[in-house]
Formats: sequence, C-alpha cells, structure tokens
Amino acid sequence: MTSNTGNLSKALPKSVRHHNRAILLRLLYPDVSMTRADLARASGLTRVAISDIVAELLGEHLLMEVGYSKSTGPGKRGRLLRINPDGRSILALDLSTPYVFRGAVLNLTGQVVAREEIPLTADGKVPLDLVGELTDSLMQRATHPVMGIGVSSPGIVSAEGVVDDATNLGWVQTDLRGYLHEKTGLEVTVNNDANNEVLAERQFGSGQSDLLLVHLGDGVGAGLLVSGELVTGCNRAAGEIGHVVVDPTGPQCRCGKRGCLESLISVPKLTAAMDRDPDNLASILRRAGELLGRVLTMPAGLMDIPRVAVLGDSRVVNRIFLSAMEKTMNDALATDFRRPLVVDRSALGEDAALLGACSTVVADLIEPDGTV
Amino acid sequence: MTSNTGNLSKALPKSVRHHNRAILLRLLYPDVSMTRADLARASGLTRVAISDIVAELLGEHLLMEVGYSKSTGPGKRGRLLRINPDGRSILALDLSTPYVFRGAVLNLTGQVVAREEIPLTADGKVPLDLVGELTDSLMQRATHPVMGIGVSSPGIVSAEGVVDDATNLGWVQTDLRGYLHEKTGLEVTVNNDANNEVLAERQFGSGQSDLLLVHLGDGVGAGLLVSGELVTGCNRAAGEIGHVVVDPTGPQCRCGKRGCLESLISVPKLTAAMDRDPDNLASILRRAGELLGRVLTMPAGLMDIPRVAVLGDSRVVNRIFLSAMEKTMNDALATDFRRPLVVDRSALGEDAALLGACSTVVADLIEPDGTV
DNA sequence: ATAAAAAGTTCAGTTTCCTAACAATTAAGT
DNA sequence: ACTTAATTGTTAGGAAACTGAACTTTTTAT
Repeated sequence: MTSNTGNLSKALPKSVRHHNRAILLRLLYPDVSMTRADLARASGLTRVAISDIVAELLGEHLLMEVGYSKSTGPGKRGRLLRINPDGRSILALDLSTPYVFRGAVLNLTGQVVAREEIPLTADGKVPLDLVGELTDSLMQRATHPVMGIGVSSPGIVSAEGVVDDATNLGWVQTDLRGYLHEKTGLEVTVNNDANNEVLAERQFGSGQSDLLLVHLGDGVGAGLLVSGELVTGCNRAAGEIGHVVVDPTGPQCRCGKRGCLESLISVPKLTAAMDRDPDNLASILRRAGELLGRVLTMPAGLMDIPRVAVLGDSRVVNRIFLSAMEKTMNDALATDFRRPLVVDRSALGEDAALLGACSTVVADLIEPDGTV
Repeated sequence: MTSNTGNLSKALPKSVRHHNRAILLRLLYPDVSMTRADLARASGLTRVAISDIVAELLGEHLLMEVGYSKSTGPGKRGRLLRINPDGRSILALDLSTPYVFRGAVLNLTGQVVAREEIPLTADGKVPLDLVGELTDSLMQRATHPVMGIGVSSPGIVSAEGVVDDATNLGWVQTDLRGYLHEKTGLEVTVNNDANNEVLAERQFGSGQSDLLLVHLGDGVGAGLLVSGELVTGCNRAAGEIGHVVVDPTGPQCRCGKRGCLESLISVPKLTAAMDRDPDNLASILRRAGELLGRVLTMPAGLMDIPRVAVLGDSRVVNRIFLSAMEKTMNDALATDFRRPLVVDRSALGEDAALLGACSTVVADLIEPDGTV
C-alpha cells in the first residue's frame, strides 16, 4: 500500500564500499576508459581509495587494464581501466512475446552471447517446467560466471517476484523468483515486460532518465521512468494502462468495460481496421496517434517528461502515427517554460524485454542504491 | 535535462553515520517513544551503535529522555527516547497565497510557534526586500536555534532555488536561495508551492507516499509524490498542469491557447459560473469534478496512485465536486488488480504551503538520502 | 641536465561499525 | 527469601573504509 520513502535500511562501513564500487563502475559503464586518477577526480574520492577499490574489482575480473593514457603534458601516464564485458554472464528470459518463449545469455554490457527460443502452443500457456528447462539450457551456454537471472513477464509482478497474470500465461500468484532462485541459487529479478523495456531504453538506448515508453502489441502497456527510477505504483500496477477507459461510448472490451485504450488502439485492432479500409490507412493511423497523444498529454505535463518512446509493430508505429501523437501533445502542452516533447520509436527492437531483464541484473553493480 | 539516477556522490564513513542518524530520527518522528534497545531491533543496528548515535543526538538536543519503559517481563527497564520538538526552530515562508505574504516559525514537528503576515499591494508583487524584512522579523521570534529556512513559491523553481515566475510575483530568474543564504548563512530550500503542499500532506497529513495533490486556486497546480519522492520533472515543471489544454474547443485562456484546464476549473471561473447561475450549483460542480477526474484518470492509472487529494476553497472543493471526480476516475480505472482510488480533500488547511516548506528543512534530518 | 607535474603507492590516523563480555535491573519459579 | 533467566545499556578490542602527507616513478618542458 504505502511504499517506502527512500532507503530505510541501516548503513554499515561495508555499504560505503558497495556504494563507491557502484560509482566507479557506473562512471566506466559500458565502455569508457579512465585512469585511476581520472576516476578520483570524477568521483571526488582520493587516489588512494580508488586504487584500493580498483584492485578489488580487477581481482573480481569486473575491470581490466587496457594500456596507457595519452599524455597531455608533463607527468607519468596513467593506466587505462575499463569494464570487462565478459567478467560475468547474465541470463535473461522473456515471457511476454506472443507465441514464443525466449531466453538469452548476455554479457555485462548487454551483448547477446547466445539465444534460445521455444515456440508456444496456441493457447500461449507457459508451464513452469518449461521455464526451468530453458534456464538449464541457457546455463550450459554461459561462457563466464553467471551473476544472475532477469525475467520479463506480462501481468502484475510483486516486489518479491510473484507473477499474477491470469490473462496470458494463466499464472495466478506464481512465485517465479522463488522457483528460479531455489533451482539455481542465483539472484533473480522479475519485472513486468513494459517496465523492463523502459529500463532497457535508458541503459542501452537513449540514456534518458525521465521517459515514458508505450508498448503497442496485442495489448497496451507502459513503463515509466522518473529521475531514473522505475515507477511501480502502490499495487505494482503502474504502466497497466490498457484497460483505462478513454471513451465511455467506445466499443465493448473483453474486460467488460467500454472504450478501454486497448480496445481502440491495440495492434490487432488497428491492423484489422486498416485491412478493412485500405484506402484510409493514413487517417486511421493519424486518428489513433491523436487518441494516444491526447490521453498521454496530462501524464506528460504533470510529470514534465521530455520524451515518449513507442515500441511496436512498424506497420502501426510509423511516422504518421508518431507525428500525429507528437503534434497533439505539443499543441496541448506548449508554454514558454517547457521544451517541446519528443515522440519517437524506441531505439530497441524485439530484444527490448531481454535487454531490460539484463539491465535489472547489472543494476546490482552499477546502481549506488542497495543498502546505503 | 537528463536528471540524475539515484545518488551519484561518493560515500564516506561519515555518510554512514548521517544515514543511521536519519534512520533513528525517522523511527521516532514525530512523537514516538522508544528505548535504545527498541531502536536497535527496529533498525538492525547493534545496541552499541545505537547508544553512540543517541549520545550524539542527545548532545545536540535533537532527542530527549522521557522516563522509563513499562516492563513486560523480566529484565531491566529501558529509558524512553523521543524527538525534542523544540530542539530547533524552522522558518517557513509562503509566497504563493494571493494578497498576502506569510511566514512562520515552526518547531521540529511542524507546530507553528509564531506567525507573521504582510498584506500585499493589489498587483501582488513581492519585492525581494520584503522577503528579507519578514525573514529578519521571524528570526527575532525564533525560540531555539534555527536550522534552516523553507520557502514555498509559485512558478518554476530550479534545483538551485532560483525562481522564475513572471506571472504573479513578477520575478524572472530570481536567486531566492542565494539571497536568503547570503543574508542569514542558513540552509535554504525553495520549492514550488504545490510541490511543498504534497510533501506537507505526506508528513503532517495522511502519511501516504504515493499521492497526487491538486491545488485549485486562482490557477491550478499539482504536486506529485511517487514512492515518497517528489517528482520535479526534467524542466522542474512537474505539476504545472494549469495550462495543459483539455478541450481544444474551450474558451480562450489568458495564455493564448484555448481550453486550458485553468480556464475551465479555476476557483474564480467556477465561482463566477455559480454566481451567474445559482440554481445549478450542483451541476456546475459535478461537471467540473467530472472534467478534472477525466483528465487525471490516465496519470492515476499510469502511476498506480491510490489517492488524489484536492486543496482549495470549500465553496468549490466539496462533497459534490469530489464525488463526481472520484466516480469518474474509478469508473474508468476499475479492474480486478486495482483497489479503488480515493479522492478527498487535503487534510491540511491554508498552512499547507508553510508546513511543506518546513518539511523540506526537516528532511535534512530524517531522510536517509543526503550523501550516502 | 634540471625542474615541474602527474600517477600511483605506502603509511599512519580517523570514523564507524561489529563482537564479546560485563554490570545493573527486573520478573518468575521454587 | 533465594536463585535463575531475561533484558538494558556500557566498556573494550578489532575490522573496514576512508583521508592526508609523503614517496617513487615517469614524463614533459626549459
């Protein structure tokens, strides 16, 4: 109900090290090279402390030395350090794509090392055993020590990694994190698919830390980043906008209400409309873009968000759709104190959910939050 | 532009102490009594560490001992500790109320110790000198060491405390924090009025940490709390919803656009409409509540917010208005995974902005964020 | 050649926490 | 009444993580 304010757990001297390690790794992530002295200047820590932390990270193979810095004047040249991309392997699972259950092994910088897919039966159900099988299989293909498993799941995912998704997977209160942790002994993070996608967009895409990502698929979901933090909401239902009514006079939705967002602009609905009326593709897309723009205007204004990224089939999410959306929103938001909002396609393709899952695992290293 | 993710500054052993002090103070705030052993259990720190920190806080007069715990079994009785409300004084200034410039001296728990008001000239302008005068005057009336100054200002306030509000105060890029810090040497926090009001609602009202507060006044502003954190937005313009267009066919607004939220449901607009048509008060209010509910539905759904609090003149913000708003929103949001949203009046009265300003100063003590 | 600058290390010192052991107090059982 | 057990808060010693000052090595500029 009431979510916690900031960090309520105690701090120990050990937490200081954890925090400072994260600061260094974040400065170097994903492929920046710096010397110890550079890191000292950038972090505010002394060279002594940096040397100590770096020694530790080198020992854990999270960093590597890659030659010497160019000299820019008098003085000894420093040794360049960077993240060792293959210091760890990460397993990522994506349960959110229709008709297929996907998984991958990635390295620390989000590069896919190996990939596996299992086609699903028509009903789309994924038995828990199947998750275990794919995990085992990926584990075999990991090239380096596995630091954790990230999962993108549809539905509502509790903070404890319990999935509630009666709609698609047929899972009701399934303790996915518990199952995988029990099985592997590894750290496991489970998140809603759209939530993970927006994390991926920040980490491996545009880098923005205030961002709304809308995923147009069979349903409509969103992920929201505010000051770099994922918004999960008091019921862990943030981003679940598919069944918000946007037109009470609209068509009947399968959820029982009328005019849900999803009943108006899901990809199947729009492609069906386009197939029925192939002469008016542009106006169908324009109207859909205007509708989505209209309903997202107030959130964007209220949170002062600079960009909305849309992810989905390019037959729908194209220039016409995005321009209509962008114009609608900027017409309604324009004021002298606000920069124009950008609406565009997500920089990531269909790996977004896998990359997001990976980023939640890597976050343990580069997010200076944890315990401190 | 891109706001920062979490905490990017280094941690020192000293930060650990700061963090743990904040944890203890938060456990006791505002009027909880606990023994050292209780605090150890609640925080996870050892009794040794607690004794050390408590000794420090007693020495600074932030805590006081208030007798012995009741005994519940064998064992020595502990000494009860609590916040010393008068350990510090806080100055709060409110520049957001029309026609009057208000200030107050408060204690650590947000109780008003002294109050001062200066009526404003018809144009509502507040010269910087006047701010200085009221500050001097309040400083005289502080009964205990002043720990800081909090200010609620209309308009956009930068993270550095620079106010940009051409509309009301006539201030353009006024370095209010710099001015007051220069003058007094104290810590100064300056925030937008609605933003401070939502902080007050959390701290001194309902205690919720996911909350949207809408202030209906001459204009319409909002403050938004997500996971206990104030949302400020990429341009520090979060909550500035007054000039978001909600009906492109609506009346001309003074900002140049048509159908801004503020042009439809500001208190002056609604009271004028009610005065013109006194037989239809209820339907005017109902329609206004429905409109506000409709535009806030998507933000509430997207962020999964459990409550919307409305602050404003009770002629407008009454049962009819709030019920219409609540029904509109819940009709559109209802799903099986979401608890019904609550829409009600803010628990705080016209001191909300002062209390919020106070809470930003006290936050230095009880928020375990700071440097760590 | 010499001086100045920069990188990285060594050493001593501070802060903050922890564990273990202890003294003081309280209640309950015999 | 006396013993036992539990609980509170303190004292003493030790570990982790930082800092500042001084040192060595390397590099450029005069």
